[in-house]
Amino acid sequence: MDNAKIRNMEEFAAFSGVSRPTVSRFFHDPDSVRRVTREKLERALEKCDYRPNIFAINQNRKLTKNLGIVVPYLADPFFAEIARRIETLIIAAGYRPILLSSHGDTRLEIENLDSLRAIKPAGVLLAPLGRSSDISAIEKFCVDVPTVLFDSNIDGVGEAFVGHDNFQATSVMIEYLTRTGEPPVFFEMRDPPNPNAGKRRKAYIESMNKKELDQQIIQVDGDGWQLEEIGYRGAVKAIKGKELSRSTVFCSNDRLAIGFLTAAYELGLKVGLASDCDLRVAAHDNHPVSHFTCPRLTTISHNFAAIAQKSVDTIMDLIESGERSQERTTTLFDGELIMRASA
Amino acid sequence: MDNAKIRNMEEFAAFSGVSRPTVSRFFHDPDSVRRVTREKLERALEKCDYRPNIFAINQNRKLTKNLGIVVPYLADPFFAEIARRIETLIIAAGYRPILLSSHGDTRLEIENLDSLRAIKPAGVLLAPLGRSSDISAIEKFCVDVPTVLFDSNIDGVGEAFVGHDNFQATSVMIEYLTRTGEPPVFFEMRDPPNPNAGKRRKAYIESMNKKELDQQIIQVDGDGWQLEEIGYRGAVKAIKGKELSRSTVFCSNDRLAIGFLTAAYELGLKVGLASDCDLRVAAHDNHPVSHFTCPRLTTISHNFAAIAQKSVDTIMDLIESGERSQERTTTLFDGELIMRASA
DNA sequence: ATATTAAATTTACGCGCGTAAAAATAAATA
DNA sequence: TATTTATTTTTACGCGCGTAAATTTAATAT
Repeated sequence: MDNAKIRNMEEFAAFSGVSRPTVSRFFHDPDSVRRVTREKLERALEKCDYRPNIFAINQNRKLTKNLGIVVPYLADPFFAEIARRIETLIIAAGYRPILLSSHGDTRLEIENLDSLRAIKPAGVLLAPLGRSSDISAIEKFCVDVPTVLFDSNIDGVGEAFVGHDNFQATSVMIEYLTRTGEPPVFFEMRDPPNPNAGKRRKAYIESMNKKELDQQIIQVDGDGWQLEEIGYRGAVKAIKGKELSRSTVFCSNDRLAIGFLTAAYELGLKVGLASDCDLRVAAHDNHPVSHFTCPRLTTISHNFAAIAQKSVDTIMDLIESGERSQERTTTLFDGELIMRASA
Repeated sequence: MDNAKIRNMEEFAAFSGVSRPTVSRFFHDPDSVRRVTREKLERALEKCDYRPNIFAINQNRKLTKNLGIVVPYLADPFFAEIARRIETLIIAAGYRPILLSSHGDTRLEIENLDSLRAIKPAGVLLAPLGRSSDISAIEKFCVDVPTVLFDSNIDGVGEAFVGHDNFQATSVMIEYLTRTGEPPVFFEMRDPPNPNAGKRRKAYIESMNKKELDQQIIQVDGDGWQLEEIGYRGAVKAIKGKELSRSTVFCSNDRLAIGFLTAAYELGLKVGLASDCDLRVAAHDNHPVSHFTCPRLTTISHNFAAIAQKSVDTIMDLIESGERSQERTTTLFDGELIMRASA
């Protein structure tokens, strides 16, 4: 019954027969009032569905219940997926997620942080653009707001980093590929916009060195986040130019691989591990689409669930302890080899 | 130079040598103060980067500069793409976009609206879940907040609807398919979570009737938003069970088609319009991925740019006129046939 | 029953800004 | 220069809530 129109906490207090300061405490934490009081307020709530004004609350609190999430590019299903998981966990923890995308733009990333700063978030989960980030601006932000980095690390920035172990992932994949066929050529962008790319190249080199295998790295040109298109063009060039010294290709990420597969298909090359195939293709990320490529893409999955959970746990600990962490921690989760038809 | 630490508008007023009410007007609309005053304030701003407190502003204004965007499922690149465009336009218009995803969940959709209501948005752009939406709750919301629906229409709800013309799109595609080969079988979910599906089936039936062609509709089972997987399973069943009465398949959306292509590939069917192909496959949406399937998918593109622009224009008109529209308008944009290798 | 502890009430102030009204000042016009 | 008009300043109040201190009331322990 919405009989009484309650306009503010004062009126709601009167309506429920409880003093306003107590009502205030109740909304802050229902367990901070006696049971009978709580029940009285809950009964009143059912009758008039009053909700305290968010702006007034946040104006007077040093600590809001806002929790920022910033990802480099939301239109990439990989980030959409991780963001979705993080959002869900944040809501479950009783906080309000504010999801922002930097759309691959350095300036927008900083603007996002600025606009987050303006709403006094309790904390922020940031997946930075990586190499193209304005690091000093991010550093400044992290001084003001407890921030946990995920997916892409920037040394020394933020309270903690949670991510994927690119070295382990690379090593597992190379191990698998060399065991089951020719060692891989590495296929990547010369100037990648996405983070982690650098680590993956380094990991490829190290892993191949350790196994004393000949390396080949093909670097394709291209700007921006149209990774499939860039992968496609690079693959066409590499295949037509017979640049591939081996019949196994390890792409720096699934999206490049998707373009690679399209190129192979159109050029009449058969990709897969069967004996009649011309090429094997594998990659990084377990991008949602990689499950349905033709052939399905062998890849290394991030541990999405663990990364999301640990990121949220870490920022929650920071928030609820009220302290900044003494030491910056780095948590890496192992990737999992997803064997499919492409390699 | 961040020499002076300005804590509020009072201090900034003193610092800049302008009275506080004038400063307030300046931040509301820089053109509402005299030029010399504006310049004085701009110079002061460069010296101390003060920004008014958002919460205090919004508490005292009836109309915030917040603009909500709600989409049914952000992890679907289709919605990510349209959301990205809308966000950009909103920022350009000087508003603050608040992007929320309903994650395919009826309850979450309403919670999103509730949490938007709490921040007194100037308006909301809503792409509803569609059939599974809690329509009466959405209706109530639209009474309080100027709302423009996009992508998926709910009759009579909101101030306006902006979307894609599924009938035109269907008709163009069927025209093309019948001209270049066998008329299409329609492939869809029996119980689709995504909006527009119903319209597309109806449009298929009407278009085929008009051309006096035999219809066949294959409805696959499945729940949730894993459309590729559902499409894959349905395709395997349909192909193995020889259910297809024709060699041309028109999928209700690209994601189903992606699964269909995977099934065809794995079952050794060649898809495409070349003479040695077994099957043609086409679909709706021009999903970002459809550009890179094997073969590339022939589809009908939404006019993303126009839909985004018109949606934002419409809500801006509503906001800036301060009035609710007298009549609910519906704007449909034609789809564009994207001919690729699959059909 | 009394003392102790816990919780609620009363009272009062502050947060940072919007905004209205009256007075003062500056700019534009005659 | 006097007058009109456009801006700004002064003053003051309100928004809805957080929160602190002192006091009263209720619950628990002795």
